[in-house]
Amino acid sequence: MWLHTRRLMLDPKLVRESPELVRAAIAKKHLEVDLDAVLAFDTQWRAQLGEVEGLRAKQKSANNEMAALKKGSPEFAAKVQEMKGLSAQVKEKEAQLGPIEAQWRAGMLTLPNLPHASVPEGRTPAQNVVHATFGSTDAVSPLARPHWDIPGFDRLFDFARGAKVTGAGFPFYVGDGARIVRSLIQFFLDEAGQAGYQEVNPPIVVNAASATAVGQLPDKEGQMYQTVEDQLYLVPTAETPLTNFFRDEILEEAVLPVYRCAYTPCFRREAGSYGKDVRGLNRVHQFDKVELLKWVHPSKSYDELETLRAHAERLLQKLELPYRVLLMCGGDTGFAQAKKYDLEVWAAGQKRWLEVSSCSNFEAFQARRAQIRFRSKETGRPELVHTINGSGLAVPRTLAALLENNLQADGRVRLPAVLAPYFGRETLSFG
RNA sequence: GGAGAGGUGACGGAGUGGUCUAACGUGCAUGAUUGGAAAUCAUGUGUACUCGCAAGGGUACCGAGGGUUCGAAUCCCUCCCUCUCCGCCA
Repeated sequence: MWLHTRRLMLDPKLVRESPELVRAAIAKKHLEVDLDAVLAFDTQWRAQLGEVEGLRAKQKSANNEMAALKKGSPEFAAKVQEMKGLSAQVKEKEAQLGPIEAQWRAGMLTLPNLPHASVPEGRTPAQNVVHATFGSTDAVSPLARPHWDIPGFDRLFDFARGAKVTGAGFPFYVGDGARIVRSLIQFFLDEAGQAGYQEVNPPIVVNAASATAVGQLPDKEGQMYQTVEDQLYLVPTAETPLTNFFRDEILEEAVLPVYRCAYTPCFRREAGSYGKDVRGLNRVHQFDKVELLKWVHPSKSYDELETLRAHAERLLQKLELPYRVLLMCGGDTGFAQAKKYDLEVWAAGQKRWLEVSSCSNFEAFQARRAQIRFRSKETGRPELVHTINGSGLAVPRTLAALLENNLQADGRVRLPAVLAPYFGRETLSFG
């Protein structure tokens, strides 16, 4: 039901009046979309809609005339007969309108968000632009090794028993393993709080309407775990419940910008993943993450994206981890995003970068689908907000980098000073 | 999970088949009155789509979806949510 309602992602007027902009966006994102078909459906739909509404107007005015007639009179009976024909006509036209509208909407949903002018051209991840790099990746310690090869790793991060109890990719975190996870979560939340993000503890299962509003349904249904009886979805990120907080609401302009953060476990089926990407803590089906989210005035959203990214970066700086900032090229900018930065942390043992945060401006794309608006002071009319979100941060990969970059000769891991108040000790031990 | 009562506009609340373009009240906005304010009076007060250069017009929306009917806020069915009581349970 909800899936068939009027929720679109691009402004129909924009598509109609400036199809060249949409065409350019499709090209920049290197997508294959039949825009002309969508435009044709649009024209057809509006013509049909005009007919239906004209007939209904007739029906309505005739109905008002009937109200003045005597119930049992011959005039009344005649009118009823006359109206039957009109009624049948309306039903017929409406029946035709339905499928046309459905096709138009389905087509509209294939149109991606327009990438921002500052998004670089490019098709593949190799064409992403390294926006900035922090810390050194040169000093390769002879001790450095992938975290799963650190002696004692399995005691703190028990994948085997997790597989027995649940399945692959659901590790037990034991002892210092559990403690460091908890420390990181709390560190992230405290930092976000100080940066002005109000903490929220949301539901971690959501209904279909919420999953649809942020675009996870219908496209990514296979990526989410579902409950059997209740048709609910385990959240793949706190973004899902958090963005839906204001769904179908009109906010006062004065409350913008709203900054919120939330810790949740995140559940991802990660269908189709394989190889060393999925070793150890690199990719698991359940992981912990703190998400940062902003609802902002459209005129401010690009500044707000930069400050959100800065908040996320600050965490890596405080953890003393080398990282880089990628500005995603057109081809690697997601369907729904207008601009996206990835933060990647250096994993010295694997000698590779791991994505720990993705900071995106969705402009009005999500807000349109979720109907999150504010009442403009200027016009008095409701306008769509812009939404921005990013991780701050994902725990397992941050943890992997900590383990690989800070492994000492004694087999322990030195922890950055900022974690001391949380962890209680300066080193993490596998013994 | 069981039984009962409900879901109407920013809010309260009427409306049980046709003039509902939803009474009335509160709130809000503008204007009048006032030295200023309160009170009072007047006017206005949603969302979405669509047609139109515009002025303006049309259609839909009374929790959601479907049905009956010439016509549905009103009748029927299904679902969701809230409240009360009972049961069960961290």
